[in-house]
Amino acid sequence: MRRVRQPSLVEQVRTSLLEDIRSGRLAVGDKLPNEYELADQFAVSRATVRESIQGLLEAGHLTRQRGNGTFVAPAPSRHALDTTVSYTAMIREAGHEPSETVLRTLFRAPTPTEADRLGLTLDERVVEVERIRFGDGRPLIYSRDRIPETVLGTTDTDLLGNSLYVVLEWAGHKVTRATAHLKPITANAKIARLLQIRPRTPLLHILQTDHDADGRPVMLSDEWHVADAFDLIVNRRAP
Amino acid sequence: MRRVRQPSLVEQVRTSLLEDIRSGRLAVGDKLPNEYELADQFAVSRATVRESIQGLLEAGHLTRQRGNGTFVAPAPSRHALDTTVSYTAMIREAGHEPSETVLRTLFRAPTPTEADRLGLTLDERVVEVERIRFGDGRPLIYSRDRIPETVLGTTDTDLLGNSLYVVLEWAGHKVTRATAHLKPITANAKIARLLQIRPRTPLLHILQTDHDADGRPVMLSDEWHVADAFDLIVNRRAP
DNA sequence: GAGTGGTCTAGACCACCGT
DNA sequence: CGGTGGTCTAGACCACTCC
Repeated sequence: MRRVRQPSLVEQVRTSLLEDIRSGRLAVGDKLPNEYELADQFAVSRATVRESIQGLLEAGHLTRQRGNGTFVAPAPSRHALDTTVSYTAMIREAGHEPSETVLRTLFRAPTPTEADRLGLTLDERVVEVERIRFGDGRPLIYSRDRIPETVLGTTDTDLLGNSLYVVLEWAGHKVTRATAHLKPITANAKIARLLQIRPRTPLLHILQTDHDADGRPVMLSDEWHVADAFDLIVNRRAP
Repeated sequence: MRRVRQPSLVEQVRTSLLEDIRSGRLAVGDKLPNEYELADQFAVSRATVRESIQGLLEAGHLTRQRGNGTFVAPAPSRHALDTTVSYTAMIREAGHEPSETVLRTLFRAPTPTEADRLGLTLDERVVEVERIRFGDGRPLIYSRDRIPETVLGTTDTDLLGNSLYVVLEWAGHKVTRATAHLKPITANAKIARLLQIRPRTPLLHILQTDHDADGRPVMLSDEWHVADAFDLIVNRRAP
């Protein structure tokens, strides 16, 4: 006797609560109805309500106090390093118009380091894409991304004009997890020229490995970020 | 007919699975028994097994493929910026012996910026703690932490020799969430002297706000990190 | 089609919080 | 104490993936 529906009940309840928060019907600090009441209101089981709330807790929208209630928390930072993989979204969020230029794409054998990090043998090949991302026309990020040819499943370099995350998803290797190593450096002559900044300007270097749902490493990225363009934010949570 | 027990069934199952992974009884890529079998083996309901697995998925230890199975994933980085709040643990993980020195503690009125970020009025007071953290005796992090006096609930500065997170937990404001703003900079004369490095050395500046379980901001930290001492890692996950 | 994880229910009892 | 979230069960059916 169930109707056809796209989003799950859990998702519907979550969306509804989130709308109440965003719209201000539920203000920061407000106490939510208890779980039994919410279950009644949404005409679902308490387990469904709990799962909906679980997601909002993880995202930081709500807080629970055992024996007391569930409360609306101050909104956490969206577009943070830990939860977003798209720099385009981050640049836009910072109020700039994102754009990008592909400097170069080439197929080549991996270096030993790359082979190790990507789990390849030295006779396999990788695609390397060199790009610069801009905000309002100003260079913000210079990056070199490497994807194993076997992961990509094509040698059509035209594809690479798209977001590499979209390309990887097409190829059946949607990125779900990444590990980034952060290091502050100063610009050398080459990077300074590419990013149109003075040499010795502080930059953030990010070396990142992206993994698909199977845990397989599918992309390796070196990125150089201009410091003052937008905030890099990390949401941290206690273990 | 339930026995007395400390950890929940969910926790017991999770720990057991984690041990199998860490010990190698379950190797990377191995497929786990399906959820019904696991429920049988542990003599719990499938819902309990699913909740156990959920935690291991979030931590990155396992992967699920709908219609296929649950698999052991390569271990994620522990002691990363997003999941750890303790620099002491990070320094030790990097193979160095952590230590620290408190340079100064003082009570004072907050600046307007601090009052805003900490949700205070200008006539309340904050404790400021200035510290240097070392690895193997080498200065690695210089930090200035500010905690509202009302949060601390004491003016006993002797306490502040302990980890501030422990102090905050004692005070009933255990830190569960934090937002960090990362920015690469170069050392000015003062910071260079404190960290015993050359001026203009690249540093990572972190401006962080810590929140307790209620979402209340309980500490504000400015930190200057020496770049080459240990890797700052961020685990990123798709939204 | 067989096997897997994904969703959902209805109900029970426990453990903690504030009054 | 009453109210809240925390844990757990047993069972049902759905949706996807692989062979």
